[in-house]
Amino acid sequence: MTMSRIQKRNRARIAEAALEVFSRNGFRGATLDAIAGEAGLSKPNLIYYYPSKETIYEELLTGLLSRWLEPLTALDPAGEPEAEILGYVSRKLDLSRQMPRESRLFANEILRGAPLIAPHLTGPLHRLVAEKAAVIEGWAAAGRIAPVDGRQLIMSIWALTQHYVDADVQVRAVTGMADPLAGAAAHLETLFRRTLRG
Amino acid sequence: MTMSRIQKRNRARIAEAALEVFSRNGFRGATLDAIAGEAGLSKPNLIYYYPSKETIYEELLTGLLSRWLEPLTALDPAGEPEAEILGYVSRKLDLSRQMPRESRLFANEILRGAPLIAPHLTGPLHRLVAEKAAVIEGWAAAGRIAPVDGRQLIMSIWALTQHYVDADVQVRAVTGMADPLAGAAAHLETLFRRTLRG
DNA sequence: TGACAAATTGACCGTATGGTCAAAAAGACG
DNA sequence: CGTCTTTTTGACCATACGGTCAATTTGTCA
Repeated sequence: MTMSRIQKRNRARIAEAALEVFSRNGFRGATLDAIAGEAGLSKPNLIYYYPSKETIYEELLTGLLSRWLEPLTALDPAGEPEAEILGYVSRKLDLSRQMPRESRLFANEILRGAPLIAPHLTGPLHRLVAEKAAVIEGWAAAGRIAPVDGRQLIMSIWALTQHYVDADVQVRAVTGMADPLAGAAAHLETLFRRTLRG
Repeated sequence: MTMSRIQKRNRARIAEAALEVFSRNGFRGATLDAIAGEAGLSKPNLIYYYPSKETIYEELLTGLLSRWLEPLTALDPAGEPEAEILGYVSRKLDLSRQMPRESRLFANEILRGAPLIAPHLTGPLHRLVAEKAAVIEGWAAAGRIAPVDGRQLIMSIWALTQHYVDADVQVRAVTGMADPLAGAAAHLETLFRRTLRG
């Protein structure tokens, strides 16, 4: 079941094209023609590699999931609490900044009610968050940071870091800044630092 | 140009149906048939009231805009800074909670790059935010709250309050709570209180 | 009630879209 | 080169969708 040279090349092209098109137009707004065009293939050729539009979308999403959670996974229970959490915020913001298409892709999926990745949310993601939330609350119980609900804190971080990318137009329009992400980093650091110090 | 009894009733039905369908499926995912069905009208009858799908969507969005910004408008320069800002957070969260469809509708529009309300973002919204951000920064300069970027603070409030509604599925799955909004209020209050006290 | 306007609808149209299929072109390999 | 497999494509299909239109029904009001 080893992939041929051509298979490898075309599957990569398709993944890239699908990311582009799906993130820009959402699942329903994306068309096979658009993806095929972006990938430089004909529509039947596209369907030769993936049996359906949904399959392309699904494989794209699930393939990106683990990568998307890396920053949280890296939160180290043995580290210094404030540095760990602020480091997480910073890594998550960088990730969103560097992968805006992926960010939008997930935002879209979740806005739609996560029809495809719901199982993942209640399974692996739930467990990961529970684990890291426990770490954070352990720190809080030990008095190393101010008391805080770990799960809520993690979700705040998601909400804020993604907002700058997903609501890009709004952020830009309201701030009038060309690159609002710059100010964002500083703001989020003070916001969370103060939250952790109580 | 006064509206007949029937006009009034049907336009109201359509607005309600359109809100339901657009917020659940996004602009592209919504169909005239679905809206007509939800409103209890036939498709041609729907089009008798609104010339096109886009018109329905546009009127719906613009009609809701001012209402959506009420909480921020109500932020009082003469009030007590911390109470004003925390009050704003609370009002915004309540608004999202009580009008989840509207929240999703806007989230969707903005995720898509705000093709329709972009002018409003750079116009009235920009001005409103500038005004209120100045108020906040005035308070900060006077030492009544900790130093903070007003615009960034306002955007944080948007990002967080909307997240609980827009990413509802995710929040539910991750927390495992049936009504995550309850915990949200408490969390946001401590988060912003600490931010304002530095 | 009659006459005019407002409201409603079934049938229809053009286009877009997800997907199929048989046949042709390009690669792999002895 | 010749044979077999993989890849590619033009033509095609069924369905969904936004929207039109002529004709009918319903409401208004003198």
